Amino acid sequence: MQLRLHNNLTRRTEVFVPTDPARVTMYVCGPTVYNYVHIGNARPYVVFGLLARLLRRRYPIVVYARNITDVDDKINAAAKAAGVPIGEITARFAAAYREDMARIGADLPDVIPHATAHIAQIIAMCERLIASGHAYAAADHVLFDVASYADYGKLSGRSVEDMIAGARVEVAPYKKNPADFVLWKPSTPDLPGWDSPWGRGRPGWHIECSAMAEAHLGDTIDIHAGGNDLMFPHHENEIAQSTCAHGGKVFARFWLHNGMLTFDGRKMSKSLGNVLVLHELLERYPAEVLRFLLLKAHYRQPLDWSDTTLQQARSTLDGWYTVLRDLADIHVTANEIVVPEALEAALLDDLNTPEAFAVIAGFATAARAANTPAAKHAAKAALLGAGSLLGILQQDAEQWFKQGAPGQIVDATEVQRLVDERTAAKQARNFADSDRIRDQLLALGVVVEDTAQGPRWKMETR
RNA sequence: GGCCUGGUGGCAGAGUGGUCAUGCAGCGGCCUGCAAAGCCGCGUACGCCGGUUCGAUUCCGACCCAGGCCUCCA
Repeated sequence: MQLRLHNNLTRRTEVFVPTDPARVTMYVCGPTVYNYVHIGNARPYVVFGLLARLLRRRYPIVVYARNITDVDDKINAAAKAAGVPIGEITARFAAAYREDMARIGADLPDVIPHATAHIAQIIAMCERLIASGHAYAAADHVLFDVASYADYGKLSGRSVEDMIAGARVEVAPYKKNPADFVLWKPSTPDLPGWDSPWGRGRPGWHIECSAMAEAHLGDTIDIHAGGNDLMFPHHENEIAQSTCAHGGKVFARFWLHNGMLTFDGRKMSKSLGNVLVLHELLERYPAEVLRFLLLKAHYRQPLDWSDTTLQQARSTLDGWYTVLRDLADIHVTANEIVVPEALEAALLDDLNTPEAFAVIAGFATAARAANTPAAKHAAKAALLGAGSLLGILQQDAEQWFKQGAPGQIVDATEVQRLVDERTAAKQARNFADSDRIRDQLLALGVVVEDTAQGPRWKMETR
């Protein structure tokens, strides 16, 4: 089976073949740590983390880098607003980010470069670009000379003329060309800054990623990914900087972009103010539901977030966990859990997660139909194996159903006492009492089910 | 205005030139003391208009609509 990926450089789905099968490299643009990330921000890290998982299954060494941007004007503004040092803001939100990513199951990168730890490399790259005629210093700034790179705009499919024509920002007077962008800019004494050949200053956003990718992955990387809102100008600028700094060598061979997460039909973004902060969502919903919902749509499509889709995601997972709970007495050992081929095949096809979930649904159906120990065992192993690759269905099924809706706190001992009481009433054919107790439980959000193995309960989630 | 995506059944969401996505919800039945869970069954989906074709939701063109980017943004 081959891995096929949609490469936005060619706008086609291509078979992925790494430059060096012994060392596959991937770079994903990470967050600027000035605030909590929202659920939309998490999408690329979940999706491309899954890609890293797939790659690691196929290649002995995969170097996945995901940066932390810890020098940025928004950070400066946030620190000023909070009246705390910049380092405190970046440390706090970098930690929150790590925690959120861990909880939603976004795979850990192999390298987490911080921009502030790569200032020397950034300065060196600026110097090389100036020396090769691709950048120039002007008014304490260093700017990239867009006219020096003929392929500028190729990724996003726009021409320099279009950009100038459509420019909505005021053009700084020291720019040779309105499309030229900043590599280095001066800092006032109250702002973070580093000494450089152009005076004390700080890097522009785009050059950070180029320098970090170069430092950890080399001149040419196999896969570069990020949100499609970064395609222009950020990724375009990275390509220009890195290609020109490396004597024309290809910067990234595959460019992958995830679609935006929308909320009320509009892109979820901090500037629009329609954000759902992941840190808060994680307090209200199982992380697995959030993760599942992020993977429910194909990564390149827009994904609309709503209470309805959230509830549907929960119901779907409930259904699969019900199957697993019904198979609780079937014991599957760790090494019997293997990723089914059909599941992997779906993901190898440009990360077709909806197809992967259809495969899982098929396993669930097979599991419900299984009526021999061997069939049940195989079905459970398939479900757990499929879930292991996608990062779902790994919890204890019984525990899954004991998690309540937001704010619900139940005393399991008390619930069990009521359930037993109901069972006794039922056995005495005292249905008035048993129904009354059932309603009482329902009021607590508890649903009782009578099974061949006796009664069991779960938290109602809708 | 320019550059991109995309419009699939009540909702979510894959995919395909000619049998089936899948999930959630709904309806009917079985089971149940009644339910729940489970099982069986049901619903003439592919924006609009042309074209190509024996045949198009799938290919081509125009149109309409939505979203993204062009400014920080995953």
